[in-house]
Amino acid sequence: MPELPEVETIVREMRPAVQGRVLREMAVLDSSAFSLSPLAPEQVKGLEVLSVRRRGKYILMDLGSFCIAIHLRMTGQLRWGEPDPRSRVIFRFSDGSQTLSFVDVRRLGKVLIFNTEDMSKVLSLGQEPLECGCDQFLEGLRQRRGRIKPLLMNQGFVAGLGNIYVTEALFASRIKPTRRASDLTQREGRQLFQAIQNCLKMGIQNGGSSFRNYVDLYGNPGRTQKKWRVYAKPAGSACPRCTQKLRFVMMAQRGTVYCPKCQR
DNA sequence: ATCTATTCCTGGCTGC
DNA sequence: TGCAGCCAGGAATAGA
Repeated sequence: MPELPEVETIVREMRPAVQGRVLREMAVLDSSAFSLSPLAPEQVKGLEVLSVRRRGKYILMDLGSFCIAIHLRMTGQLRWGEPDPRSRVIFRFSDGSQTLSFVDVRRLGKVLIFNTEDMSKVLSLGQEPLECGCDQFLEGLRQRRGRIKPLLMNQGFVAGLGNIYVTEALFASRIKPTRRASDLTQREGRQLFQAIQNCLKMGIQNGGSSFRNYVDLYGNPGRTQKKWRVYAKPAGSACPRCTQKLRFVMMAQRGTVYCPKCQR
């Protein structure tokens, strides 16, 4: 399940591979992958990939006045090399180099083309958690009465967090996932902000997390899953901090693990 | 504003 | 060994 660290890993690998190359063709083999795109694939033919960036969980290929955004959702992968027979979208370059393939068994991922000036409207994302200041984050929390976990998963609030890193950050900062955001103390908010940044940086340093099927541009799995402290742990197993039995609840249709003793 | 339910989707797992 | 049924969840959407 690619979240910010997985997407960041892919983006860093994509830069030497595709930056500066000219798109010869973008072949859409599965129209459902492209169903939400404002513009057609013909728009990007012959354009140079000026830069590759990440915004939230989106991979962005900047082409000047146009932009391509790729969202991997649950099982999407980007692969560099020979076109994969399972590819749903294939990017070919004019120098005849290797191709960039979008593969996605569950077909939930999306590719979008839009005018660069429309980006904020098309993506509608909140702050980058590794770039915004702590005070800005605290101010955001203060204004929200909803529960902290769904709020952190809301891409319009902070962009790039998903179930894995939110679960880990709440555990690290000892905050119960059901707490109301506006009820967090200043101190708790700061600890949460620090924990989010630490979890994301650790994820990036370790090449992302491979749980079900995340792999990078070259098919390599990440290593961060070895660092998880509570995510994917079964209910009733021992808390790694206090040995109390971990609890499992559903929140906003997401499995949520926490320690009832040390997360308050 | 905030919440829940539904939809999308299929490999992998469970239980019979 | 086979097969039906369920489950995972990011995000859009609808409705309460």
